[in-house]
Amino acid sequence: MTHAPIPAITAADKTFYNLRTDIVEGRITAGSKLSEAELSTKYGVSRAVIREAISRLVSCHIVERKANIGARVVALTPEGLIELYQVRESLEGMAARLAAQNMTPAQIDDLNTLLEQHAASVKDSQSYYQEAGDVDFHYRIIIGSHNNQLITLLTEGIYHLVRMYRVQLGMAGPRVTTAFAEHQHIAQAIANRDAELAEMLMRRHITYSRQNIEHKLHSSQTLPQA
Amino acid sequence: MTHAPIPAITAADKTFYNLRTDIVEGRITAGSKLSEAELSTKYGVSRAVIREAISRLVSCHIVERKANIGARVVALTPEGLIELYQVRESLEGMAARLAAQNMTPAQIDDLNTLLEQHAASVKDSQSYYQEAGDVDFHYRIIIGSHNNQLITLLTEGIYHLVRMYRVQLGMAGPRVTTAFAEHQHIAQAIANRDAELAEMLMRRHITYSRQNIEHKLHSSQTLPQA
DNA sequence: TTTAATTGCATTGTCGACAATATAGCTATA
DNA sequence: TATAGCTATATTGTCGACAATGCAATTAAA
Repeated sequence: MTHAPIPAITAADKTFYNLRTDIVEGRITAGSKLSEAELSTKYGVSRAVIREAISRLVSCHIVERKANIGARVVALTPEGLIELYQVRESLEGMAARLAAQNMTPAQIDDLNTLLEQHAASVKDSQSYYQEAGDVDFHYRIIIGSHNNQLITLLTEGIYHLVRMYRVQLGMAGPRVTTAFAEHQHIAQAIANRDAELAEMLMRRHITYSRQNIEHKLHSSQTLPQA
Repeated sequence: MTHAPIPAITAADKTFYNLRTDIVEGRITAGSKLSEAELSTKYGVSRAVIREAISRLVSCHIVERKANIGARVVALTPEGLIELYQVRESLEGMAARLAAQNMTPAQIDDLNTLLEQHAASVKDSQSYYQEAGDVDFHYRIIIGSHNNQLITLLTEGIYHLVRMYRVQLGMAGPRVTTAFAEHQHIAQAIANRDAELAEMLMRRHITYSRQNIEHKLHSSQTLPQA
């Protein structure tokens, strides 16, 4: 279910993680103000700890802060989600290319094993695959790129942002089985060490997701409060 | 010379900028430890301010921090620089593509004006173009992408890192005139609204830079201290 | 009535002190 | 002598209080 180890040591660490999940999962709504005093009592820690946590959220682009005014959760515009997907297309395309070059045979085996599990679950129950499965697949390819800059950027930056947008804009949508086929083709290209093709397929895969989202946005025109 | 406005308001802001430039310009050497008390007296501010500044540097990937141990400037491995250039290739390629689609006519005119100035300075004095000119060119294209995620990622994240690596690994190298020709071709593609070509040319442009750097790294094998 | 200034309050920014943790040096024991 | 445990010290993490700034309500003047 969860992918990365959880090295939460200091109080600021825990508060950061708690705050982030509370925001990403939607318990703290987009655009709302983050009062330091309020959060301080809510999480039972000092204001300094809250300030540190907020600072980190700012650097994740989850929160915006203005000097002497305060911090707010970012406003969720549909355009912002599109922009995020464009960045994903670029970075994950590169990740797929590098993965084709650098993944170890063991990593490739693991990726295929994962896909077999997904195939089974798609046949049976369908719905579970959705979120976690998709994320797992992408994570492995990102890790497989063996490029630490890329890994950090995606796993502790962009991915949480994307998740927040999708949750709060109500984009839990299906597109399951077709996406699964695309996953298979990408894995195939990586196994064949075909970097060019892997990149192209990954980019196309994410472009499809983006178009899927754009379609949903246009059909249900319900903008959240500014 | 400088590109972005300087919205330094609070003391932590200024300290952050000061610390960053001191690191990027090499006055604080890579791998060295950042003692909070020491920096506190050096910059004449409280430890809390220093901690805030360091936190921001951590989120820029310029500094690494371990809980209860301390913060160090990142170690500069040649591999790290290569990784950075791979990310640049990906993101700036996308930026060029989006710029071809989204740049306003005025922005395109400005870009061409800039190139004419560069042409003149290359003919005359040569050497000036080097750093600032190159950065200016790339900045305008990034801004021209009109993708805020991309803009933020590059201008306040990756670029400072690249600069730090180049300064401290002694990569101030030439490659001036050929790079200028590549700039012209990229600008041409953008003016023609040829997104595909613009992306490809930009990626190739950065790939050349990376190969140039790899070449230098292999010829002069002087690794900094671990 | 409307607008401008002032005053008071709430929130953020900064500071110094205390608590918790890690590193180095010393001591004792095998 | 070497190693394990302990102690002392230095560094980081956390806290509460004070200073500075922004915002809103109230008041005064046109």
